[in-house]
Amino acid sequence: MKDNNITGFFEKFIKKDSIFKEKRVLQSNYSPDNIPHRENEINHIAQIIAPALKLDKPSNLFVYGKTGTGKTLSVKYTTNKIMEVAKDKKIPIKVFYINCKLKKVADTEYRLIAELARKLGKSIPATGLPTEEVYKIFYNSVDKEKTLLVIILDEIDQLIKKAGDEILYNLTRINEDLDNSIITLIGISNDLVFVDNIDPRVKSSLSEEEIVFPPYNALQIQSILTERIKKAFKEDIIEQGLIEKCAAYAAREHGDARRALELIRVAGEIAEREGKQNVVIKHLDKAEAKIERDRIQDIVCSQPKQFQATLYAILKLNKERNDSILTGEVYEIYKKICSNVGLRPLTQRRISDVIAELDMSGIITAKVTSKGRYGRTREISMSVPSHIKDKINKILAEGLGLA
DNA sequence: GTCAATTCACATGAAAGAGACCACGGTCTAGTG
DNA sequence: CTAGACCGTGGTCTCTTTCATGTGAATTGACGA
Repeated sequence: MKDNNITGFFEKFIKKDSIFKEKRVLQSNYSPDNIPHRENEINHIAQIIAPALKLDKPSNLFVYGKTGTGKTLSVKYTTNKIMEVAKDKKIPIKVFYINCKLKKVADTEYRLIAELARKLGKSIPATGLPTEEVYKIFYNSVDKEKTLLVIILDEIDQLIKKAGDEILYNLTRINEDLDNSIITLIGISNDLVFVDNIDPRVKSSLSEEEIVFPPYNALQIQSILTERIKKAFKEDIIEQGLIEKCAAYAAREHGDARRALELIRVAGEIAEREGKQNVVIKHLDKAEAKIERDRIQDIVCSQPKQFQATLYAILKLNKERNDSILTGEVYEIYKKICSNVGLRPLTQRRISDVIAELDMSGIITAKVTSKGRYGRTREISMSVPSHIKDKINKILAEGLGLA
């Protein structure tokens, strides 16, 4: 009986008309055939890496811009095109794309080099070898390849922040030792100021050329949305004015096109689940709330126990009082929670860092302020609406075994 | 009233340790011819 | 004789602790008007 119900549901599901034509188009890893409003940047990139086709070393390139401004897309697009030409003319060019933000892939020197070597077909263990050794393996295999290698390092700021700028120095220097191959680096970064903090030597060799991607304005986002929506949804699904609202929302968030696309995709999914045949503003609002909720829930669930305990302490204090919370207070409560749960309490030093990290993930807001005679501390507050707070509270209580 | 010194309550840095993982090479053991 | 099991060594990585140093403004107290 029950089974029949489910089967029936699935069958109906298949028959039911989807409002999507091709949902893939709205997903963040989709790369469209043309990239509107980025012609200048793409041309610029093309000019810079074009010498590769004559096997001259292209200048190292540095690309900046906020998230969702099409940096990665443009770089990938241009390098793909150049690869097509290269393949046609049998020019030995290789392009490696590495996202430095992905944990466990390329967030340390060792892992980055190991990943590069792996892409050259070498098998490198995840750990256990001296970094020096991995360098040698990488270096030898590049030299044997007799190729022009373009390495794209996406979110390079994350790598530098975690592993220092020595890597870049070494990578740029490797070139001088290679006899048969050439390496060119393309760095992509969200962080506009991070270059100021790296070693000047590295800076000058790495950013021989720089391109800045300005944020999209609302009109540009609108046209991007319109184009993708045309491909993704069937006709007459999207309500009048929805695109405008979505674009306005994304423009407010520093012109993040990725966000706008996600918003409209989720709105579509919600509408579909409700069995509606068109997407209206109401769905957009729901989508916005859902994205935020999912994001926070993800963050909270994936935190280690110690972070959860700290967050729980903050939440507890936040519930009791309305004014801002101080580090010392959090630490006291945190210690109590630890003894309740049977967790070994960490030092205040560590908790200070934990709080800073929670701030980074956006779930709390912590600002360092000086209270004059009464010291210097972080003022902490929750940066989420209260109905989500309750939810977090529940998740944490469960996760910590306090429920 | 003004101004520099003081002081608080942490923030922030640096270094180093602990424990988990892992590869490599050498040694031991048991099975095979 | 050889394949496989089993150490010990040396390496990375992450999370912490320990020790040291830094910091911004309310408060204090001396000083001069």
